[in-house]
Amino acid sequence: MTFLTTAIDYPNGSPHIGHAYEKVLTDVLARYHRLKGEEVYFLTGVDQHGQKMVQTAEKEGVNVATLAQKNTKKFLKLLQALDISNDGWAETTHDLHKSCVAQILTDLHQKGQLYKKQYKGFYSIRQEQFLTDQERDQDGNFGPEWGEVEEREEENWYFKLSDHTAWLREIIETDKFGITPAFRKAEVLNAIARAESTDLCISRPKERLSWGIELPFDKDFTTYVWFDALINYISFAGYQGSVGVPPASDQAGQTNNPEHPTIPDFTQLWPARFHVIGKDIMVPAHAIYWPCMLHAIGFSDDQMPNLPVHGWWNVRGEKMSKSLGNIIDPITMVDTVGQDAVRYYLSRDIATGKDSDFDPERLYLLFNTEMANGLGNLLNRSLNMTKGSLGSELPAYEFDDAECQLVRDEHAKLLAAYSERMEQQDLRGTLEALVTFITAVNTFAERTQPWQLKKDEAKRDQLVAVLHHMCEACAQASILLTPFLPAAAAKMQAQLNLDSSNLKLPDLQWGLLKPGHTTNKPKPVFPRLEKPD
RNA sequence: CGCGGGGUGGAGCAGCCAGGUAGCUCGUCAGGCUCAUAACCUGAAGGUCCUCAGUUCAAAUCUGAGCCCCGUAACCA
Repeated sequence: MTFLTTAIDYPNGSPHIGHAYEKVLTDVLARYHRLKGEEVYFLTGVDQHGQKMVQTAEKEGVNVATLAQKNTKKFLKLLQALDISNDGWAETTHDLHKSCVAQILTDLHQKGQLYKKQYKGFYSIRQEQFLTDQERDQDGNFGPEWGEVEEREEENWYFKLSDHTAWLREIIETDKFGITPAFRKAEVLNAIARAESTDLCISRPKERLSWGIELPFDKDFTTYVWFDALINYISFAGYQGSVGVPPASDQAGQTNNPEHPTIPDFTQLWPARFHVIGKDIMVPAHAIYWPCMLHAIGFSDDQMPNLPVHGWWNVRGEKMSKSLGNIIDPITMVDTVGQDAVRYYLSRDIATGKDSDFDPERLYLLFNTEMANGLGNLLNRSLNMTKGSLGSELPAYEFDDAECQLVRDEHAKLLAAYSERMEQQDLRGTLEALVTFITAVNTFAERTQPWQLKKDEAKRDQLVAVLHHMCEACAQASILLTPFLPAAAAKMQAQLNLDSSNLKLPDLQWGLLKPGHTTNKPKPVFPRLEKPD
C-alpha cells in the first residue's frame, strides 16, 4: 500500500494558502498513485497540543480544548473546499494517538533512550527551549529571534538524539532516507553537523504546560509537542496495533474514504512513501528528530520514509504574514474562483521545492488560457462538431494519415512525460506536458479542418477519423487530469460519455472511445474566469 | 557573521545535481481560420544565461573569486 502524509497543521489560527498548497500537492500525488492502480492511504490532520495553543487560547479568552476544536473545524472545511481525498485524519488529542505516544515513550524509557537531567541555562520563553552556546551570535548574545531569555534551572527528560546522528548522516548520504530537492539534503547534512552533540529535551514540567500528553513514567511532565506530533505518522497508521476508529475527517462524522473506516494494518502501510512537508519544519523536526526517533524505536534502515520538501508561496515577493496583512485565505479564494482554478494554480505555478509568488493575475491567466481556452474549448468544439456532423455518434472508420498519426505520437509522448514528471513530483512539468498535447490537438483541428470535411460527403470517413481523434484526445486528457482536477475531469467524462472507473494508468492506451460510441451534450467545463473590477 | 535561496529575451519562471542545438506561460508584431468558451492555429522580432578567471573538444550547467537581491523574529506550509 502506498502511504502518503502531509504535515499535520497547527490549528491555532485559520488555514492560509500555504496549508492549501500542501494539501493539494499531496492530494495530487495520492490521486496519481491511485490512478497508477496502487492502493493508497493518505493521512493528514492537525497537531493540537503545545504551548502556543495555550497562549492563543489565553489571548482569545477561551478554553484551549475549545480553541482546538473550533480551529480544527476550519481545517476540515479546507479539505472539503479543495476536495482533498484523504483516507485518514489525525488529531493529536485523540485517545488512540495519546496511548500510542505513551507506549512509545514507555518503550524508549525501558530501552534506556531517555534520561532525566538537571539543567541550568538560558531559556527562551518564546521558543520554549533552552539555548546553547551555538545559539549565541558572534558577540556572545542571544539574538532578538529568541525573545525574552532568562536563566533557569530545571529538571527534564531527554532523548538520546546524539546516539543516532552518525547513523542519520549515513542514511541521508546513501539516500535510504530520501530528502528532495537535492539542495535540501545538503542543508540537512549541514544542520546535523551543528546539532550532533546535543540531546533533545522531550518534556516540559507540568506546572508550566499541562496541555499535552503526560509522560507515562513521570507524571510531573508533559511531552514536548514535536515528540508528540511526529508520532501521528505511525499512531494513525496503526502502529503497535493502535487499530480502531480514527477521528472523523468530515463534519458528518465520517472518514472521507468509506473504504477505510478504521485504521489499516500498519505492516502494509509502513514505511510512508512520502511525508510531504514545508521547508520550515524540515530542520530539525522532520529531518533530524523524526528519523532518529524511528531508529530509536527500532525501525530498520529500509523502513525510513521519504521527505519531499516544498517551498513557500510569497506575496509580491514578501513572505506571507499576518502582520503584513497579506494572508490569502484559500476558502475565500475557492468561493471566488472555484476549486478547479485554485487547484490548478497551486499545481501549475510553482516548481516543487522552490518558492513562488502567489499572483491572482496569473491564476486567472493560466486557468483561462490553458484550461478554459485550451482544454475546455477543445472539448467543446470536438463535441459540438461530433454532434452537428455525426449526430453525436462516432462510427467505425478506415481513414488514417500522417496528421492522425501525429496526434497519436503526441499522445504517446504525453504518456511518457506524464509518468516521468509525476514520479519526480513535478506537477508543473506534468501540466506543461498536458498543455503541449492539447495545443497539438488544436493544431490538428486547424490543419484537418473538420468543418470543411463535413461539406463533402466523400470525405465522411476522414471526418469521422478526425473527430474521433479529437474526442479521444479529450478522453485521454481527462484521465490524466484526474489527479489535478478531479471534479472537472469527471464533468469532461460525463460529456464524453466515458466510464473511467476501472481505468488505470498502466493500461491506458489510445482507443478509449470504441466504434459506435456516442457522446453527450457539450457544456463548458471551465467557464472563463471574469476578473473582478 | 554563519546557514540557505536567487540573479536566464519586455514580465514571471523552468533548465543547473548526472556539461553537448537556451525551454515554458504571458506580452509584442504580422498573418490564417471560423467548428468552438470573442475561443483556435501559423510565422516573426527579442537573450553578453550577473561579472571575471579556470577546467574541458564543449560551460546557463562543473571549479574559484567578486558584485547584487531575498530568507534566516513572531503569526507560519
